[in-house]
Amino acid sequence: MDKTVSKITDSEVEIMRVLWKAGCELPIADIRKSLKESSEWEDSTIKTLLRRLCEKGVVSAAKKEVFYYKPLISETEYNEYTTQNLIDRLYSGSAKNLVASLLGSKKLNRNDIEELRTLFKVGDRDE
Amino acid sequence: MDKTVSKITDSEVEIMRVLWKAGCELPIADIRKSLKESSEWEDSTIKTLLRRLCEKGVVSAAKKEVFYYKPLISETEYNEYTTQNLIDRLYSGSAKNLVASLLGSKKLNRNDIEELRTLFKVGDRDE
DNA sequence: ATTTATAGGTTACAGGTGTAAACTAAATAT
DNA sequence: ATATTTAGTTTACACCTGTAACCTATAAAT
Repeated sequence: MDKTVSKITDSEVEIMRVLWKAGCELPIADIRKSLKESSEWEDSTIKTLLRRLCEKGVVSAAKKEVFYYKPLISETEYNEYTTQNLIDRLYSGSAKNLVASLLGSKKLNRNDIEELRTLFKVGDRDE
Repeated sequence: MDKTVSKITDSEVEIMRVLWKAGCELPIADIRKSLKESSEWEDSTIKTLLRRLCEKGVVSAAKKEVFYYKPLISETEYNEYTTQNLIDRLYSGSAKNLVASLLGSKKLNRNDIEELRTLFKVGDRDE
């Protein structure tokens, strides 16, 4: 996964979410239907976004009767890559700094901390 | 602090960093000098970026002999806002989810976890 | 006094982004 | 067979971003 990922724009991510949620390749009709509920985009807009995603190499289009679109990166990969990018830019590359900042700004409440403590134990074990 | 903050671009953040580091308002000459070490920007580029930051309302310019530029948001505010934005977009608004993901992707090593455990205790106490 | 450097203002321009219309071809409905 | 819908392709266009030139006025240097 290369830097292309960080260049997926907000609008394009909307399309990716549809594909990620589906978990399988989709024809454009299904993508349109899925988006109808959450957006007001014209068909041509959706097509433009799909085209750009293909150009960026993060979606593939396979011609059957019609094209079927499939994400080439997973949502998790995208999230992790984007997060690392933030960590590099704002927290000197240290995930620990980020977590410390979350604590400092009270973004984690007592409950969160309890649950994370448990996770920390697991993490400790299998490293 | 409004959404303007999330629209500070990469180049603009470079300028903000100079102002944040200085901790006081600076005339353009000092900004230029500070940037000379880390960038190849022409003077006019720096001026354009300062102008855009002023237009976005995140930097003020006060005319004395020459203009003095001052950030209207702090680096911490910026970092926290940007981080919250990421959390909202990628982690359903849950900072805990983000931390859990960092653990899952091994971005935190045993040492980090030890240090965070200590912080967690402090956080617990003063909440 | 004249050259040189700098500040401030205006303008530029290519590439990216959000959003979409227009056109063509094929499929479906009547 | 004709009208309507949809898929795919091409083109558009305004705004944003990165980067900078140009112009004018003033200040500093010689």
